[in-house]
Amino acid sequence: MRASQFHIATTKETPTDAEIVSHQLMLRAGLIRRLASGLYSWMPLGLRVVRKIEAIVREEMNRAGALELLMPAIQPAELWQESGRWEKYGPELLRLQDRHDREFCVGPTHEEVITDIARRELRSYKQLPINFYQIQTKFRDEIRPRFGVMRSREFIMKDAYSFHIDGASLSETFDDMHTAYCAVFDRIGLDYRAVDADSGSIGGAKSTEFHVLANSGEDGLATSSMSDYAANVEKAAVVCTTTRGDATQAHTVIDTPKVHTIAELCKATGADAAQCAKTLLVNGVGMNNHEDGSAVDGPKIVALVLRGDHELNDIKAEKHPLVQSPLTFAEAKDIRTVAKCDAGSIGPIGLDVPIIADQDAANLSDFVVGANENDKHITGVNWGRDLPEPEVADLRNVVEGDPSPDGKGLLNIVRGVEVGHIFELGTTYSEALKTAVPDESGKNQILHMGCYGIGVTRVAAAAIEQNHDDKGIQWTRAIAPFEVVIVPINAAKSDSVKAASEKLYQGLLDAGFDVLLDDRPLRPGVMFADMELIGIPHRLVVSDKLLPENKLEYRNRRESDSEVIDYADAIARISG
RNA sequence: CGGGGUAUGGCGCAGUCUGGUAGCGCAUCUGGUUUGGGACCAGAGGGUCGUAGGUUCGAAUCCUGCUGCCCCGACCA
Repeated sequence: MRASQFHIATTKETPTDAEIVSHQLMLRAGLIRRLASGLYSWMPLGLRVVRKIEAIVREEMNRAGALELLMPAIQPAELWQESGRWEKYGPELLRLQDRHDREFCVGPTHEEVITDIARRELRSYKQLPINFYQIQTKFRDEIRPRFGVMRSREFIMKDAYSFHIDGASLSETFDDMHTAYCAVFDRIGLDYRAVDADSGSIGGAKSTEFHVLANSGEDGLATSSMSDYAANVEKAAVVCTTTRGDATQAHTVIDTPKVHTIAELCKATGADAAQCAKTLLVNGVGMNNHEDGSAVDGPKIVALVLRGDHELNDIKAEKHPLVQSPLTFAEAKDIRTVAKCDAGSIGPIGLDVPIIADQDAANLSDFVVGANENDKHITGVNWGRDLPEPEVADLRNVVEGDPSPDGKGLLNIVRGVEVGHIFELGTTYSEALKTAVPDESGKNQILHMGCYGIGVTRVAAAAIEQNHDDKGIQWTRAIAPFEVVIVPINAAKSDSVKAASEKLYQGLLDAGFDVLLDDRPLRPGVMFADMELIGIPHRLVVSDKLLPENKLEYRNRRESDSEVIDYADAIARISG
């Protein structure tokens, strides 16, 4: 490709609304343009990257035996009603009507459609296992789209769905997909981790997430220092190592004016955060939703007690039978009703609601709590003496230094961007959509199902997040929009530079390289800056300085120095 | 959904408090000089100041409604 015939649209200035480096660089390099909140156009340069990622994904899926198909982006409501997700999925599902007022949605995922295909197409166990996939645009009406294409509403996803006669066959394909995903991310050249994950709203049993490690990542990952254990912090179980000490202090009410936070409480009392308990009031199951006008017979509130230095884990809390899912905090008026005070002074003593304590909070003795009276706290509190023994559960996020759940080593916490997720769904959807085939004995068996996703467009952003410097993007060769760029110096004045550049360009094309010839009539500095911003891995500079000796200059995007090479060695140099 | 911020040429911003001819940098176009790290000189084009209404002789500026966008948020208990 000749740069003069391409659309190169770089900017020197960073757009103010771009928060993270990948978003900034994608805009500055002209890879994407914003259309509306969470909606981005892929410009020619950016689309080249997307297509290369797609090609790698496609090759590895095909290699793993999956079959590509393409399903409609728009899906009829009936299927979603059949699976029960029309109600369950919530406002993230973009719903619309056609001219006959029939209800549809824009697919955020395709379990319903593929299961419908499976129940129509699959007639015998002999056709199993089978794994279908597509690479397609999805739409999820995110509450808060951000970070450009990292969390956009419309995005490209590779989604695969496998069908099996039993769970053992599903597990085999699940493992095959795990291997295929590793192959994809290895080929792209990403530093990633496969971690145990919560299967979330999609349902099912086992699931593994693939995360690209990056500080800007929205997920916390817990990894063991001694083993290959790795899990999303949402999922990582807390191994409780604390034991309760004896009560030595008296129950004492103290004045704590203007103290509302644990930090303020520590400052006011000199207590350590680990010696304080915080009491969170959340809405319980049966909390009226007020919208249908039905009578409210008192708020169904649940109190969760955690140690002051620990964070509540929403996912773990939601799993408790008394807690409403999704987790929501009690409203101010309900807090007043239940605790007779405002948030900031709540404590577990005397609350007439179910009290669930995190393991470590339940092991506290002589601890500090809110007094359920504004501007007062209580010190020297002990379970069993000052208040009943609580129900105990694992409610908190693991923290750095917690023991690894597999018993080997301690946990480190790192941040990651989720780029892939594979699930053993089991029979959730095939039961709902009555998908079964006869087995060897002729008896109908509900199919077992797996699903496997890769966020293609997010991979592009994550790759930049992990590969950049102060000059711009540093693509790995596998997904670079161009593998090599030729920069002629002063071609307008020098016929020999021009001729040598053209010859080199043709030679690289013939050798099968994805090559860009920067034939724009620009000063060298501009071309260098543009090509570094765009992130092309290899650069060949043709100039009158070196041409008489049949030499040119080579520079790798990741190196700070150039080297002079023989003109004839150019192709060999960038092949390595 | 709640809170905060913001909206002025393609991009980044000033001007708003204190109402009086809409400005700067980058980018673009023309001509010339330049040509190994985002050049210089001269000239040019481009803005219903988000939108609807109000106050006023006069509104980017003051008032009201609406909308878009960005950030923060269920951790404060």
